[in-house]
Amino acid sequence: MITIGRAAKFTNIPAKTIRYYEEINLISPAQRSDNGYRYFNQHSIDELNLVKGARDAGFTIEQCKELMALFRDDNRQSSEVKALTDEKISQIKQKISALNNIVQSLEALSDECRGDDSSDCAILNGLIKK
Amino acid sequence: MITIGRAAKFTNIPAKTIRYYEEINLISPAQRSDNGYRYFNQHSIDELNLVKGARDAGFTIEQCKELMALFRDDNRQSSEVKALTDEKISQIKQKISALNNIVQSLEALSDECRGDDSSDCAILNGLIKK
DNA sequence: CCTAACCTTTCCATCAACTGGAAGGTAAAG
DNA sequence: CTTTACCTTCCAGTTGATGGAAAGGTTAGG
Repeated sequence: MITIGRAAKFTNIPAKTIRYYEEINLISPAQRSDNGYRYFNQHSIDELNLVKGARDAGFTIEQCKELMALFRDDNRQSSEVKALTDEKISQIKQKISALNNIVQSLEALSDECRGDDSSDCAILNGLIKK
Repeated sequence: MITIGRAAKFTNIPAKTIRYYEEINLISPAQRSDNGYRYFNQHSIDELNLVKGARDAGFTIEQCKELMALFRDDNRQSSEVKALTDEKISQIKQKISALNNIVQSLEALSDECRGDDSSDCAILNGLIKK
């Protein structure tokens, strides 16, 4: 019998988070045994692993919901999953390039700053004028 | 007289956010006129611009607080500001490389997925096993 | 059978960093 | 004088969890 604690160990998702995922309808509601405890079967574990994989890959909860809907849909087309994934890839790439821009300007500022014991600082001045 | 609306326009920070920044003691509390309205002087505007520049550069609010403390400290040393900035730069670089890893694995999965009308999908399978 | 240790349940509060809206006061324009 | 555009405070919601309290279930040892 896979209780929530065991499921947590199997999937590396904290029990709290599993309950939370159930609450927001990201995963299918777990079955319950007589004492009210949740129990999980292989399909539940697959769902959890999928969510974990997707979250680790930067999918938002909303995007995970779309993914789960496809996962549960026997009539899905792999092209739909691929479209979702490719969208995610381009989102991440966009973020990376934004971060690269930030690094560039911070490095430029840092290079200008003498970094000594005087209070005059090119970084502070540069950030204010941005 | 620079009211909050004008300050918002000057700095590109929404009025709501300016109030919020004041509430959490990120910026110095604005002076008030008789009617209770906040008003802002050049120093307030500098503070706001600094926060804006730092936030845009990816500093967290906590990091902005450190920066503001230095900004207000006449005895600061530019080396302190530079240290903060360099730390931020390396944080962002770390994030970029994490994102690059994610993109790599997503692209690998996407390449494996045929993306046709069949339900069988390498992405779904791959994410579950992660 | 009792107790301790360890599980499970629900509910409520908190974090970052805002953002939106309600209810009400003020100011400027026509 | 009225409308519009500000301003104020306060309360709620967002995202994605996480922490803790209070209560109850289960399991192992004595």
